Amino acid sequence: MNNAQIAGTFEQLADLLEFQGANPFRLRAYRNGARTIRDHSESIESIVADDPSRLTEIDGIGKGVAEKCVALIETGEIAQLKELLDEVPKSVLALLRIPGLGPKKAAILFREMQITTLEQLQAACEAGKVRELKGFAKKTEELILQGISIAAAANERIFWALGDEIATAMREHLRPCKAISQLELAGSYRRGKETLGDLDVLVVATDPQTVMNHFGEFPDIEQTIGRGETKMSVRLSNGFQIDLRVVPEESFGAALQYFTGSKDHNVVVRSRAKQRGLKINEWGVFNATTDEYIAGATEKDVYAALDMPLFPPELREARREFDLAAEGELPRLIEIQDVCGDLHMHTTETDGKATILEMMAAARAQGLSYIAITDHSQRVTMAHGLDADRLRRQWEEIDDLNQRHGKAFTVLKGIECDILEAGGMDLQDDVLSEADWVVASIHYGQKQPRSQITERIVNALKNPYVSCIAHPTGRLLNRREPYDVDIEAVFEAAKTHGKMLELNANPMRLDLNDVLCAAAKKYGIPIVISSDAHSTDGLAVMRYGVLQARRAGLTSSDVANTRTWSQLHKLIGKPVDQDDQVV
DNA sequence: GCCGTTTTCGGCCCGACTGTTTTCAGTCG
Repeated sequence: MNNAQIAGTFEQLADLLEFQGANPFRLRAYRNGARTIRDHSESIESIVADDPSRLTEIDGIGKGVAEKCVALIETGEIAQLKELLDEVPKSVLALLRIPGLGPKKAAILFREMQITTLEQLQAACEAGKVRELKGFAKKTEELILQGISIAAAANERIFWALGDEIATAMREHLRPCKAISQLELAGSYRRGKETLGDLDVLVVATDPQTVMNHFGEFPDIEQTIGRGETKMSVRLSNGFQIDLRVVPEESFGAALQYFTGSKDHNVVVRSRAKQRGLKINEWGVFNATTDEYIAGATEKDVYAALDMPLFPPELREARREFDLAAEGELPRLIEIQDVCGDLHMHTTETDGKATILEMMAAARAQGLSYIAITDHSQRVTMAHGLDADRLRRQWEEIDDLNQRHGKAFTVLKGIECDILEAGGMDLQDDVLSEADWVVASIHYGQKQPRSQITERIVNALKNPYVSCIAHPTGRLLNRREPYDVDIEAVFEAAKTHGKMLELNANPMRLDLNDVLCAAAKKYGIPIVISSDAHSTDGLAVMRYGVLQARRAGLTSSDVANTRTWSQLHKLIGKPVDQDDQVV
């Protein structure tokens, strides 16, 4: 059972308990535990197998959650959860996904009317029965009916890249509004989370109503969810929600800090404030007893008032940022300008849309100094993958190109070589040995059992000519789960054989993810951020990869392709010392 | 249920907005 599945079980436990009106702090403990487990790089199952007492050493996991982890792994279930499911059918959890319907109201519907499914709820609303319940009325009934279609539309979180398009359009839309003096997009968008559930727009203005009127004219708004003195929420036709907050200048930093989150990060920040006799909210930092305003105009001021550094938004997840700050080791995160090469891309020779020359020109225009052409190998028949002959002919073309263009820019002879279903590489070693750069990847047999997939990847890492594993877990956001792979075994093998791991920058992949990149960094494994571009435009996705790398706390020295090719080349095949930082 | 540079018991972040109410509970972020 992997960490995500264990975390999911605890989340379900918390949801059901919330439905029953359990102590909210107990719920938070379970939810914190779930998040901690999901973010933990070492597998909980292997910790339990090794020494269960190590579980409570993890911050946020106490005796209760640890015992339930052990029971879950050893017996496949948690007794308490089983009992709960006997009392409350799992389907009621769907009711909680309706906007505006929380655990209290859902519990009343279940208790008073035995409603357990969305269909039953819809029928009851349409029959006008729900409005008869205490605490409900006509408006609530209408809201529920509206909400059911939203919940049923299964509006999943959108890719950061799409959120960025909406954010940019919103910025443009608000630009002519004279009442606005400052504007920032906060929330998970600012933290660079791989998917977004909504967008938070924060502005400074003296006349909030004018701003709200202008905001309300953004195209594609289907519904205004709410509008008050300082806050307005709308829903777009695709179901995506945008929240607007208007604050005065002296509160901008406090509001930005607050609405950037994450929620868990803010819980810690506020408890720190409390310990210092301060109170912090979206309006500023105040003396808790006198209410005297202390700070709030900038985020830096807000954190400084709490003796904390300005955390990069990408790190604000209540993971390790507070410990790192306390030790004065908050990393200086990688930036897009640090990247000087791109080591994974395709051309018209297989499934790409541009020639080598076109890719080269586009990469140069982006300020890169080298690229690797890594078309697919023969096994990927759909993409017309390369056999040894075609590959060698492509490499001759690259040699010619490099000779003609001198030393200012280098095109590397590469290949994305498939790791075959039965194990082994798709091209012979004598071919691979002639390459400058070999990325190995899995495209077939993704559903194989854990041991088999792991063995395939580990063996690829042992191959002396392989440089890097591409998209190491195979996940596609919102579409495909990662392969069942023992990632720690992959890390061990990469470390031992001096190989690198890719952070595929495609916004649908972002693989390795932030948590695994951070874990790879601990092992000292260099990360390669690659576009996996199939067109000249595709090269631009690099920035999404950099954003994910920042969330992992990576610095430019943790990322291999911030080096020149000649520096990077020397790193390949050099085993990493456990305590050795990559330089 | 978790946790401790005040604490092993007693706390646990805080405010905006809505709807159903006559002063506030529920929901959300």
